[in-house]
Amino acid sequence: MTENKIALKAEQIELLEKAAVLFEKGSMQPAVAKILALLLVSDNPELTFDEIRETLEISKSATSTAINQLLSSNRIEYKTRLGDRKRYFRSRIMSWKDDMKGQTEGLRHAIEILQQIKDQRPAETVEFNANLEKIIAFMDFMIEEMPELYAKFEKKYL
Amino acid sequence: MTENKIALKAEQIELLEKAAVLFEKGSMQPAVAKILALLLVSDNPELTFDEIRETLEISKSATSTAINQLLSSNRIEYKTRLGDRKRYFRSRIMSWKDDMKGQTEGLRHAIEILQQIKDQRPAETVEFNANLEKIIAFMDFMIEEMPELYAKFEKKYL
DNA sequence: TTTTTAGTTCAGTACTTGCAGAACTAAAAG
DNA sequence: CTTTTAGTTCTGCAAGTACTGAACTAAAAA
Repeated sequence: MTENKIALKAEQIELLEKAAVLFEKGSMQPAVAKILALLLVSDNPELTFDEIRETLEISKSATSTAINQLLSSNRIEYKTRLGDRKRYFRSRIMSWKDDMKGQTEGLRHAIEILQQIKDQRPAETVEFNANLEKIIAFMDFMIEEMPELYAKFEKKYL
Repeated sequence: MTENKIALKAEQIELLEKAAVLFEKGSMQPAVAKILALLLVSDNPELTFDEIRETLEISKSATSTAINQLLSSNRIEYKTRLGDRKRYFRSRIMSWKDDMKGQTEGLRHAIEILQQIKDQRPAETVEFNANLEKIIAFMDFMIEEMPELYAKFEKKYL
């Protein structure tokens, strides 16, 4: 029963795998990464549950869990069609800009912890404390500058 | 034999654990993350092999492997003292600025893959292709702007 | 020359993770 | 009201990871 399997050229398969490895480095699990990659490389960017399942040769449960993870992390979305019970999933590529902004959120958390560490350090370790303070300042600076950078891009791109 | 165990206040232990979890998210293994965190929170920023081992209650082998990983990834360094065979390890905190620059390297690789994906896509999926092109442009823009940002920080901080 | 110090390396284990398979559900179609 | 569709959820296994413990090494000390 391979009736829903999507045909992929060798080049597409290679790119799928490369992209999936990249996503895995960003701490996605393999099946999740492959689904996201498939939705990028397939000619049709809107695929159904079974098309994904059969093309990637993964189980229903793995497909279901992975799709729901991707939905709740806002990396994919789906369309429905009247008189058709299937969902058509597609990548929310533009969410990657939000992801990068999300990294800023993570950075903010790191700064907080570093600040707390700095606050409890003995004053005697002068050089160490100064270095710590400097990287905190650096991270702070990056966060401050980001909104301006985003704005500059939007202006340039339109 | 706890003669080398470093005394840590409750607050330091809490911060150690928080920082370690943070490092683990950056895909370090637990023991590695804890060593790096310990070198941040301990009053004395220069600790020996056995001080690390006994304070964190990990085995010699885990300590050895972790320390060597941290050394070869340039996140810690060590000093020696004349007439003393021990090494005194300390965090190379400033290496984190390099780490952030290293992220740029990773971004560059991501762009390359996305570009290849874009190049092989059928022209018909107009909106999808346009979105893909836009995030590639966005990432390109970020990379271009980074050196300027670094320079701006150095100027501001001195 | 033997013992101690400061580690390193290897074999085995325990924990974790990611997935398959099977049983289930809820709505629609026949 | 039975069957099919389009999934979901649970249990259990297989592979991978991170660690321990034990045996080892090389230099210095006794």
